[in-house]
Amino acid sequence: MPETILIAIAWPYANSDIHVGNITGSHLPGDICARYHRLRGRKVLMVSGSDAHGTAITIKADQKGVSPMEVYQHYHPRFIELFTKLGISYDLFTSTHTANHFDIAQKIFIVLKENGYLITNISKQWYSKTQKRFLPDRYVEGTCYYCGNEDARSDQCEQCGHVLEAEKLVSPRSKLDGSTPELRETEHYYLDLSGLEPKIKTFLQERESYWRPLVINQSLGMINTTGLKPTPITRDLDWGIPVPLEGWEGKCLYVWFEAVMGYLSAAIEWCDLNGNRDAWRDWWLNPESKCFYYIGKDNITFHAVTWPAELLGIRDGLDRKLGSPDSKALVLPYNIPANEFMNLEGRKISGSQNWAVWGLDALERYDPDALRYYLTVAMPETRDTDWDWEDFFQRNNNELVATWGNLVNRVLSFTYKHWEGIIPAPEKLRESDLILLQTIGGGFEKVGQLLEKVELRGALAEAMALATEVNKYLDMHGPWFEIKTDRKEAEKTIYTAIQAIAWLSVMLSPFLPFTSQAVHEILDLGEPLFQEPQVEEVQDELGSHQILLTRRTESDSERSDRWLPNKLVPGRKFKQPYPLFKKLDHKIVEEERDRLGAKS
RNA sequence: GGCGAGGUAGCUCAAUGGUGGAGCAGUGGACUCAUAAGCCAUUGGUUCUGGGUUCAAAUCCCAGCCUCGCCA
Repeated sequence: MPETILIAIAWPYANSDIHVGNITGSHLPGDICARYHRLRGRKVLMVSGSDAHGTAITIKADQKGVSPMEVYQHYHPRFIELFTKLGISYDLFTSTHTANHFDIAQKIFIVLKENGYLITNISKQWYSKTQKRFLPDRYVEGTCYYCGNEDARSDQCEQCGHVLEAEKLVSPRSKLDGSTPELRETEHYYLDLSGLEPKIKTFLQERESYWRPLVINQSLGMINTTGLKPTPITRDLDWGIPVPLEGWEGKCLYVWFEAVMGYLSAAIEWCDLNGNRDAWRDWWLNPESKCFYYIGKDNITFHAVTWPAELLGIRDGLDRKLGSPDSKALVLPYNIPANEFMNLEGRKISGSQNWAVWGLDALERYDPDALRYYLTVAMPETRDTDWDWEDFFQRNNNELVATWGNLVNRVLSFTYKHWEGIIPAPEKLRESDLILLQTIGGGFEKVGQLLEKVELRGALAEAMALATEVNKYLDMHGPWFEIKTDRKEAEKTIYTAIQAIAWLSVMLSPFLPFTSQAVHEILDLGEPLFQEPQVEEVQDELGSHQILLTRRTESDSERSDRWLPNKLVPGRKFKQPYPLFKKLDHKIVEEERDRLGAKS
């Protein structure tokens, strides 16, 4: 039985397009790891989806004068388009607005209630008589009771920075129509997981040795100081998942509570779509299964403390509700390699000020692997990083094009010219050839170890350093001299170099899937490296929604370990080579900088 | 205000008590298969600041400054 790996990626809010910070923060690192583990022949399931609910969406809808559904339906397909073009290889990218997700989230709510983790509480909230509904905090403005600022939000005053208690706000007014709201009592469910604190502490301590310092220390700090406090999980909203209880009409599950369950519901949906619903248990109920969560640092304690506590609180309840006779408990996170933030040209990325590099827009002008390369070398693994167009330009031209792209092109072009595109069959290889092959072949081990630890920058740097080794080797032998004096010597050099390139293209394929596949095809190495997802439209009681789906057959899931230095067969003809990457003109730096902050 | 992470060469980052390194940029050189790419050599540092411990501190301790996140 191959190792099972769940790659869970934070669900993006469907109220804005995705920018480079979102990509490098979670989608790209998740994809790189998923591709690596697939090459190892492991059973990988990579899931995420659009977070369609919550006030982030309703506010956008009110601004635009459209329904929340329309907001979600605008952004969701754009996410899917971006992932397709950028090669983010989801097994399933779905949404929280599906019948399946509603069902799972409601079942989990009931399970937590049955297991004794839910309590109810009555509080006062602002109610709009004109709109006949409760107003979320972000919909109410008024005068700050600390500093007198007349335009304070009801939850926080921007001017003095104080956090405000909404009901104490002076002269409140509705952001929707300016009318004066009144305080009304309302009852809500709260999740109380405080009893699970000791178990969470143990869970964290067991993982202390290999988690990123930021993640483990912040989580331990949180459990040791604040702890797990009762938190509301329902709201007076009509856009979302209804509370599945009689007498609770008009109330929905709080978005933070239900969206995270997408990691579960999406796994179940994928298995359904592949015709084996019970298969989700392989990833979620098998104690050997490893669950990786790719998130940004703003989400750490939620994923490392609250979510594991929920999973513990659910126990075997979900499996039981889904009809399993021998129900099992859910698997806790194996690793949560949270990334820090990516800034842009020295400033925080801000969508509203258009201080952003948008994924879809950047793909209009740059190749996906060029973007993926820069987003990996500048990935905020240990501290905040900066997207800098000059740096992007330099890295693309001096590293990606010069070191790797040029290596492939110089060797294959030379071979094409002198051997008519047939990989030469060398006589006995020399000591130096064997040493190079040993060095490059050893990269599978070295790069692989770094990928296992989710040190992606380091892994890519290691692979690139190996490409430099091949360049050095070529200069040492100079096949362009050898061919003039002793063709057989040149054949040894060229065979060795092509072998090294074939291996490097596999090693680089998690990072650069498009160009690695191109090398794979030029060398005519057979089956594609990866199966890429397709866009599909599916129907349920809530309507139709687009998904990004990879359907896997039995043979796909039984592919062997390909993260190995497999021997290249000489004497085979390959295709006409071409440059893998585009060298950029320096003028793009100014052009791109001029775009920043501009009104679209 | 509390918790946590980070601050090292122009840039991106290594270095967990033992002579501060690498890649890129810069500079010089020989070469020409290749996208004027590659290769060789080389300049460059008050390790945020101030104290302390130690034979020895980027590293350990104390205080402060700056950036970021979470919570209040």
